[in-house]
Amino acid sequence: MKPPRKNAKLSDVARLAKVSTATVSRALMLPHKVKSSTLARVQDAVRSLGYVAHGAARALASRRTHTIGAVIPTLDNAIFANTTHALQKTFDAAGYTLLLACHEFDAAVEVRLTRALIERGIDGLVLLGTSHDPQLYAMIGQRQMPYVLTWALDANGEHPCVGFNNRAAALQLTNHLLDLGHREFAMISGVTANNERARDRLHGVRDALAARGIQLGLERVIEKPYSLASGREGLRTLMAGARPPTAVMCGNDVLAIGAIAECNALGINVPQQVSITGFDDMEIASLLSPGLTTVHFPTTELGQLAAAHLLSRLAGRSVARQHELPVELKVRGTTAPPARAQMRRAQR
Amino acid sequence: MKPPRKNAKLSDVARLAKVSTATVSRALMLPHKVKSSTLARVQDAVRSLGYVAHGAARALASRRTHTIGAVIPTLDNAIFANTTHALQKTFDAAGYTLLLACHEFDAAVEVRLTRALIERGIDGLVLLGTSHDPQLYAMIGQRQMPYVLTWALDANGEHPCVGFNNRAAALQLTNHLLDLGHREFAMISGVTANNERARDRLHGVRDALAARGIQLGLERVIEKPYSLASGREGLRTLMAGARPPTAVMCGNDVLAIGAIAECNALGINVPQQVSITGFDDMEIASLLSPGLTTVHFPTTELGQLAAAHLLSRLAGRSVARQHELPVELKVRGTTAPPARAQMRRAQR
DNA sequence: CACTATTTTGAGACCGCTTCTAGTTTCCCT
DNA sequence: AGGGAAACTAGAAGCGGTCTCAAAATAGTG
Repeated sequence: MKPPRKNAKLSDVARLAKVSTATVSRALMLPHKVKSSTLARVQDAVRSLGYVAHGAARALASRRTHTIGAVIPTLDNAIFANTTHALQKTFDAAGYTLLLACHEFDAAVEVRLTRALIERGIDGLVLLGTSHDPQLYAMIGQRQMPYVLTWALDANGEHPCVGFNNRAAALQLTNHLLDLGHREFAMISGVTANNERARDRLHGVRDALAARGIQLGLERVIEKPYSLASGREGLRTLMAGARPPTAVMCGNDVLAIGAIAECNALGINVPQQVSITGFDDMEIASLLSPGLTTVHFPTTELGQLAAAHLLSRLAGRSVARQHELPVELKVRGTTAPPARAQMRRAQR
Repeated sequence: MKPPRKNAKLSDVARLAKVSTATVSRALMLPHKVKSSTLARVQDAVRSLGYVAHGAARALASRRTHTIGAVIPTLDNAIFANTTHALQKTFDAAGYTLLLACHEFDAAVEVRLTRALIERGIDGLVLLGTSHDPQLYAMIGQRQMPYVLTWALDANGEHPCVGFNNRAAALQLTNHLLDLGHREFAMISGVTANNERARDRLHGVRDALAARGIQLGLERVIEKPYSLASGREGLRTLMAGARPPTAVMCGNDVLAIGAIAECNALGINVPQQVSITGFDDMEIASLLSPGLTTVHFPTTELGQLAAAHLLSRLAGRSVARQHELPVELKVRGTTAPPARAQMRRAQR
């Protein structure tokens, strides 16, 4: 009960249990390979000394850390929280600890953090998105670090990934608005630099419109970081123009909620005067009134699958290189046919 | 350029730079203690081999991991995300990596994760709240692991902590409602088991009411996990009673937003028919219309201060045992004087 | 019971880096 | 040029485990 002066180590346990260090190690790692009476003696010793293995020493000797690193943009967005939580849970169940690092959408920081994780010793790496610094790819390539990209799908099929087709999601959403009769579009996009998710969504919208002969002019696209405040500002700017859009598509739900809040503040009726859409389908999206029309991404499954993918590779099993998860359009109250006055104007 | 068969190690760098391993180590750790020409040779070698230090070996030899562990309940709640982000940022600036683990409000899991972190090798530990399993305290006590509790303040002053006075916050909020004329209260509380924040908030409300001679009956308190869905259910249950309350206080903003959504769904006007309050002041609280009356907690400062506290202790500096951060009542649109009909009923 | 097959255990060589000790240079004065 | 201080560097001993390999103990068999 009295705390020993120094933390107990393996050799202390061995001495107390009157066995060799090799046996203690075995008792801890492969209990079934040790005679049960010996096992019991070792376990008693462990308990009475309050022994906790020294991870660094273990990692050094076994060249395995049972640790997975995940580098994500931010914790702010509840959407990533879902995925991260699923990752953590799945890895934990398999005896792996998840190490998390956030780079806040800064590519240089991302490289630094990834390096720190590798240095720290990880058995595998989960990255978010496909756009990464070449240095980063070089680093993991050289060390043959098992990794998996998430959320997006690599166009060239070079990298293993589990993700969504963001472009297709944008297409669906845009077609929904087109079918409602909208012709005057605008978009509040997330920052597209180093972010193919934001880029794919923007391009998806643009392509869907182009397919119906509508140009999405530059003055109709605002690029801002994902935040409620950005959504508000973006909407204000867009609606202040000479020919305000009848549909404002936002790069994610956070931007959309900000935009809706600004509409309320400005006395603009949603969806009567303007339709608003998001991406992600955060839990709150369905609770707003009117509910937010958006696209649902199965983020929890994403986390589970990404973790399972990496675990398979670590176990030496082979796995499908690419895994696409389905997205689902969620039509709710923030989209409606455009008001007639604007329809007429649009038809001129 | 060609990737070497095996990861380069310190001795490879030493050989290439024609110096001893000791010198390379020194060049990496204390660059100013090495002649600049030697330093340059070493750096060239490091670069050309793509050398990355082996963290486990380094940790084993130096008995320092430069890693801090943080055990938090969940990532779901954006409020913790703020704090966590601030922690990460502050530690990162000081050269420490933050390891995160979430226990989802499960005390047993919390012990396991903490153990895993210690085993992994951490130099310090950040815990959330003051209620923890005695085993956990024993574990960190025995290893003399530097730690700091956050969000709440330890009543006995035994543990170092940086946090808020949740009870005082609840008092302020309740008095605000009392001053508006409310007499019929109800509360949708978070789960109070192992969570002194939830408990302090509930007790604060109860005490403030008791001070004005009002009892908060058991049928007027609903305890549920923090989630939008819980907020909705809670509100529905409360309003279905024979004598519905005129003020519903929620354990946090998430519950409150759920409650408001349910009011909308039920056609109950907020704040005319019922006043709603939250805790935390999430960013979205001020964007709702009406805006949510709540209490603001400076969560980013909390993270910075908690990190600074631990860093000071690690540097051997002494620090104040307890640090209380101020909270601030935010009166917005979801609270108003009770409707007259209900006033009369309450006065009977 | 002798002898082989099978467990179970112990000795000790690493794992890759830090750091202490002691030796070697270099530099600067007088 | 000689002498001593200052600046560097090399060698080697751990840090606390894992794991191979061979010896010891136990079980099985005719």
